[in-house]
Amino acid sequence: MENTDKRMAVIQAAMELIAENGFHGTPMSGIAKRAGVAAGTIYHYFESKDALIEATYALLEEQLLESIRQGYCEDSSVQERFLHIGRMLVSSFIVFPMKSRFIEQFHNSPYGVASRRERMLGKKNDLISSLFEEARQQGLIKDLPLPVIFALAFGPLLLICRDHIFGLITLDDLLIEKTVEACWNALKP
Amino acid sequence: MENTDKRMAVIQAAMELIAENGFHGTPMSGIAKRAGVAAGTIYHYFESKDALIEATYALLEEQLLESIRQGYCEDSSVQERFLHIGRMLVSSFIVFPMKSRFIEQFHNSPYGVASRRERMLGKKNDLISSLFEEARQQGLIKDLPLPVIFALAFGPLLLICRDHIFGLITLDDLLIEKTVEACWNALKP
Amino acid sequence: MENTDKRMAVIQAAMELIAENGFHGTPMSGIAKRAGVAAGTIYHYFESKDALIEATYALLEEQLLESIRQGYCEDSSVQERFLHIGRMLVSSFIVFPMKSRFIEQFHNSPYGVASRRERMLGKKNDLISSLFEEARQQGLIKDLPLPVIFALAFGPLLLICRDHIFGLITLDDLLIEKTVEACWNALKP
Amino acid sequence: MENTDKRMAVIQAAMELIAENGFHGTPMSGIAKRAGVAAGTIYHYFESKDALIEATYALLEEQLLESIRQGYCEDSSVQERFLHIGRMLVSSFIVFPMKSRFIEQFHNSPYGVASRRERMLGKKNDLISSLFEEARQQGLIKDLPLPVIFALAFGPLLLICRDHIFGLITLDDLLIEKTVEACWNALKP
DNA sequence: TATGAATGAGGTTTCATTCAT
DNA sequence: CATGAATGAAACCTCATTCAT
Repeated sequence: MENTDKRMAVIQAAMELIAENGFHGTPMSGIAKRAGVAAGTIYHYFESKDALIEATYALLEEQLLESIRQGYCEDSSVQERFLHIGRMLVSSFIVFPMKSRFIEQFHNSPYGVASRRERMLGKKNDLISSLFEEARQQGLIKDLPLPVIFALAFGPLLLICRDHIFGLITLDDLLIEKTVEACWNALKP
Repeated sequence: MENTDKRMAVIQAAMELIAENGFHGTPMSGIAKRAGVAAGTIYHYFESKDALIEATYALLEEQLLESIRQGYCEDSSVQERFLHIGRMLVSSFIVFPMKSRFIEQFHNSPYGVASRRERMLGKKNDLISSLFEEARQQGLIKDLPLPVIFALAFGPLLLICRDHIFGLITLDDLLIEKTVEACWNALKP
Repeated sequence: MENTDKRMAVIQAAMELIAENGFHGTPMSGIAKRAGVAAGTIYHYFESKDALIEATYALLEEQLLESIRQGYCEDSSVQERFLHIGRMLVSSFIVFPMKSRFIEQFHNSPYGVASRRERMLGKKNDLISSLFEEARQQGLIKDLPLPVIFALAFGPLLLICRDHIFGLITLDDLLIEKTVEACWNALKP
Repeated sequence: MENTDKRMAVIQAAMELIAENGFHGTPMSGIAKRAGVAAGTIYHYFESKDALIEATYALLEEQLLESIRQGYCEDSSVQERFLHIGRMLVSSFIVFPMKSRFIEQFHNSPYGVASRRERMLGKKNDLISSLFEEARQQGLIKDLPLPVIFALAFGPLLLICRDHIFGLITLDDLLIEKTVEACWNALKP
């Protein structure tokens, strides 16, 4: 349907341009041009530039979680499930560098603060939080606050993705596997 | 001398405002006002806004490294030296949240890319790179590319500092110690 | 019939919104929403925003004159007929403040100029002009140009209506009567 | 001094253009061009378009009151002082039609409401209010609320000025005198 | 007849930078 | 060295109007 097409074209254009040039370096007029719509059209779908950015982030986050859910096997061991999540996270990021760049910029901006706060304090009973909860109860990981667990688990992964995208290193499956395993070692009691 | 005073006032103002409002949300006029100088004066010390930002980052990085060098004992064990670096990094960041916010924003912006590239590929034979080099040669840490080592070592620390500053967790000495140790565990072969 | 219903809904919406927010502050989309029609629908009934405004004014003017004609008795004395007109004018305005606000805004805008010119220079042989003509011939009022007569007769009434609507005074029947009489005194030779 | 020159040029340009085209029909860019300054310059002197309009009105009002004070003789009779005010009001308006048009548009806009309310309810112990107070105490004019007195006194004068400016009538000294006297008659008990 | 998504010119405002003083 | 008024390009956003359905 036309409706969704234009909306998606705008989000796609916003993601690409912001990933490359930052929020500040990306005028609405540029987004419109890249999306192939008139400038005013964006404002039928999004109330403001901020709202567009917010919506773009929400979509990317959803896609990311979706790709993590793919192949996620509830019956596997806790460790195996963690390794799966780590692998998928990294591979998603490096397959679509744009998404990764956008998400990182979002998190380090006024926009991202509220989003992050909501998740961490939040009830958001999602896949990952549940896994860590289960792991902690079984004594498989350290007993530390959830944000610290998240930091140990994913902090390194975000950085290596960034370095890969910027050409500082070249990630392959083996290197990814080693790094994710190292993160698991950081979590172990 | 006057000269340096004004220059420092401008840098200080830039750091504070950008930490709070981002690059985009910080006009030169605002920096001038907070620094107590005229708008034009900034251009005597810095060629452009970009140059001011780079200079501000360079200063903060230097201060950060300086605080890490404080109490760094070449005679300690490799592990102990790493723990020192990690502790100092975290405490520096949470003592001056402004600095931390500025640095993070810098790294996640067009500005930061070149800087990071230079460091990683670079000849920059600094304290930290040397330590890791030594550790690897002694077989104390995994044999992985330097950027991956950096990521495992400091990625989690950056994230917990951010969470602390945003009030998602409250770091105390014990929690910092545990987290830094966990990072070391990630590095061990 | 549907036709007229929608048309009237649009005019009503336009009147209300413009009365409150002015011509400039009232987008067509807002009129459409308040009227419960689609934006494009307005253009089936009115060629443009200007045309809608003119039509709205024309309707209100007609309603105003109609309410003046109500109870107007050709057999009464000239003075009594003038008092009737004044009373009805004021009470119409304060009963429907929206109408009054719209009309005043119309008169003080590029739209209103042409309308007013037409009336004053015009042959418009209407009720009020006729009354003044008759009064002048009988020597009951000053021999002044018609616009001056209109100004003396109605200028004060417009202002007190505005003040009443804005809450600066509270008009009651007695006060209205006194004011209309005062206007008549201004007209007397 | 330059400062005041540019500021005044902007106000002058704003007044002329708004008088002709209305608030809505007068873009800031047009004001800048007419004033011979850059678009951004206006914002050094006025915080916004609204602030500029407000400042323009304030200046015109002050000029109007000043011209009324000219030749105002405290020792004259109450009636003579009223006639003076009326004459000066009309002649000021028709000498500078732009000012008159601006002021009228201002009064009939959201801007004007607050201004008018302040004056009427207000403590504003100005020349004119004082005169009416004195007149009432001496029993020279009707005992009516101040806004009604103002309406009777000046309502007709505003209208004849508008008609003159639009070419519906041609005011001369005699006609002005007669009209002002008629207003006085409206006020007499 | 009715819809409302789409258009794009044009509005207000911001801000990095310059330059006469 | 220092000032801050001035610049003007460019940003975000609005809205009267059109047109395919």
